[in-house]
Amino acid sequence: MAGRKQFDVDEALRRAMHVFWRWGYSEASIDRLTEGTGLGRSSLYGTFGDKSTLFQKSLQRYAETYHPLYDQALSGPHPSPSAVVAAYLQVTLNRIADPTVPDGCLLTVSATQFPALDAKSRTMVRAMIDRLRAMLEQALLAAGAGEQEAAELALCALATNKSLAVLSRAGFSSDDLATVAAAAARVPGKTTLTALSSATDTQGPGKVAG
Amino acid sequence: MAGRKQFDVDEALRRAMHVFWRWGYSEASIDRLTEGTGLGRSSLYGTFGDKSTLFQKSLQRYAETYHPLYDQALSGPHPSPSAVVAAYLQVTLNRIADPTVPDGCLLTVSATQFPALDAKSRTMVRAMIDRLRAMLEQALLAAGAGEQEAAELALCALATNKSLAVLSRAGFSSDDLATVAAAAARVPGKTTLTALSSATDTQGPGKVAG
DNA sequence: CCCATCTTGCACCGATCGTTTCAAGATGAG
DNA sequence: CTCATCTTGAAACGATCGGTGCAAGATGGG
Repeated sequence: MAGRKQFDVDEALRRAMHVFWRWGYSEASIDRLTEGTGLGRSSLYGTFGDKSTLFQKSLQRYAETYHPLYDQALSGPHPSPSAVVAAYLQVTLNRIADPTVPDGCLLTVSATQFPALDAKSRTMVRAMIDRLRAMLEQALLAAGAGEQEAAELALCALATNKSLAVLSRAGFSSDDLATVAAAAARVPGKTTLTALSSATDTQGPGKVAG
Repeated sequence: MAGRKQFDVDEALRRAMHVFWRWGYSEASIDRLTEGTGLGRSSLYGTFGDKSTLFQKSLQRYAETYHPLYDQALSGPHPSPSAVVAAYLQVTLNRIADPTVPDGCLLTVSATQFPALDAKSRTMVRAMIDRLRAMLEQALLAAGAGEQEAAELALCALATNKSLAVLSRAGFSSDDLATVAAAAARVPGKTTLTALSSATDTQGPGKVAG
């Protein structure tokens, strides 16, 4: 039996995160979590606390796993705001294309289940979404977008991210998802004529940060 | 007590639909459904069958309620494909702004919970989404879009619809939602130079079919 | 070794899940 | 009226829910 832990805590948390990701908070029963992690109930509760706490740690783990990928994609010098959006959405497409993780996006699934979440979990989900929005806005400003344009494009890129997650959950093809992402990266922004000059079209959609 | 039904079947179904809409299938317990409809358990089961059947009837009721609104918004002669997208998304914004219905969209909430649904319910949800997509594509063709452009814009408008539902569930402001919708209606489509000539920009975003 | 400490499997808790049963009461046709 | 039919509230079903208690076994410091 035991004395010292018989499992890898980090790997167990990763698997628990996948269970919440696939099933959503409500349908992620303790039985499914024990089966998905390979842990017994005692080990689960002893290591991570109750279900709500485990969910919050899964959210945190999700952020630690994927926010750096977004950060990296957004950090590089980008020739245009559109390139920032394209790089951001490419990270999303790559994650969705990863066969080792569930469909969609843990944040999106959790957001649609807001009424089922406790206050702290809701706050965390919303804060993580807002943080992505802020990261996007800053990267867009760095790419030369105006203040208003950056705010709007950040919001729209975030929205497209959410739509990709929903369509993925509904079983839409990766071709359809790529089409949506490419179109979103083609939006010129409110400053209709200034940013549309050259940089936007020299780079085809997709093939960015892959 | 009884002998003949003590309630309005249509109104009860409408309220049950709202319970599924707000809570999602998993969290829409029988107790919440009885409380939301005002019916007793016996009346619920006797009138609508089990939970899964009631959910499917709620989906059907949702389609009967909102698809005509989309149909009407899409039917009128539109000056451009962008106008079609704008009209479509305006219906979505209006529904989200309606304080008498839950946040988001029953189809979107259900789509994110696909793993929790039985096969028939999944098929229904997917079919309803596909039908909206087809309606959009046809309206876009009627508005003068090319085949490829119509397919792409229909998909993107559908995606924007889903994103509005998610952001609404997450508590984003109606201003933010309107911004997303307006930007989506501004997408020129793949035929970069042909459709961009005059009709698209003569009409400001928003203020369509409201 | 001895023993406090930790981990684990298993059984079990009360609560809630979806569903069924049933008796009581209301109805309408004969 | 009589009586078959229907509706309703309430109780109860087995299953599963999230969570806990506990004894058995493993560990490492003294």
